[in-house]
Amino acid sequence: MAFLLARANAFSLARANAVLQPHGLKVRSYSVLALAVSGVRPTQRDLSEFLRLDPSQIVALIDGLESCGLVSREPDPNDRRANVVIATDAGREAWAAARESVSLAEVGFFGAFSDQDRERLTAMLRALAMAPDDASD
Amino acid sequence: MAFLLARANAFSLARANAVLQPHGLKVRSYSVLALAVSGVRPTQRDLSEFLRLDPSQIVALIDGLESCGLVSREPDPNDRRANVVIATDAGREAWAAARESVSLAEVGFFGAFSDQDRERLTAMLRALAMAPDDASD
DNA sequence: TATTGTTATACTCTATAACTATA
DNA sequence: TATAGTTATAGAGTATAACAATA
Repeated sequence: MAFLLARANAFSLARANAVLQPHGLKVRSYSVLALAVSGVRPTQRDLSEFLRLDPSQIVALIDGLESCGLVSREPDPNDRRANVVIATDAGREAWAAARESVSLAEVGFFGAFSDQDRERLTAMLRALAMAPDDASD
Repeated sequence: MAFLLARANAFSLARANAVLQPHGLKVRSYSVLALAVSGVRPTQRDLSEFLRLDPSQIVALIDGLESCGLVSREPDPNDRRANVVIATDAGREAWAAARESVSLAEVGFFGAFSDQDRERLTAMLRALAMAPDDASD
């Protein structure tokens, strides 16, 4: 079961990365861009927690997106230590285009299932995606 | 959906690795050991194809298992280029113990679902785990 | 004293090319 | 010539600790 989960994820990830490549993005940068576009105005710490990545990895991701002109760092008015990551106009456009491609790819990947099966799969994956935290064997 | 799949897999993988650590194994080495124990008498090339790893990675994995005395390389009688990977007695014991732990962990991880739901999940993951190959977007 | 972003470092993983011995 | 195993190497990805500015 865990083996199937790993393999299904590997295909899903590979396909998503392949689809995002023409947009100059990967799943990681796409996820950051998605949150920057969303209007949440996340700090780098927020991104770190949501994406479960180390803060130092967020730095590199945002460096990349910023050098492409897709996002910018703004000082957080509430906390001068923190940066808020927001999408530029170019970032919003790039994300809309990328999202279109990702949606089409997901239809191709999960589209063979019925609506009900997709709902079931989503519900089960969501349950599995919850942190156990009590991973005390 | 792909996001949930990735996160569910991350938890599954982390839990499996945590469970295998006391046995001195990781999911990779556990998978190799499982095939070595199975009686299939796989060549390194077989392992490479089944686990979808590069042959050079198989070398390192088997080096590790061999240095622990869990598997050994035997010349393939049908092809003197090839090695057949077989488990030692210690390897069989280690695998049986590890498998027990993994089974318990899978019950903990997937056990909240009904039998029918687990069947559905397995079937869907199996479908997703099939190579698309026509990944022509 | 604790936290945010940053840098540096090391360690694992992955991908690739070359080499040998066999086929 | 093609293939099995091996080696070496370079690139990702990941984890960790330390630091300056701020809370």
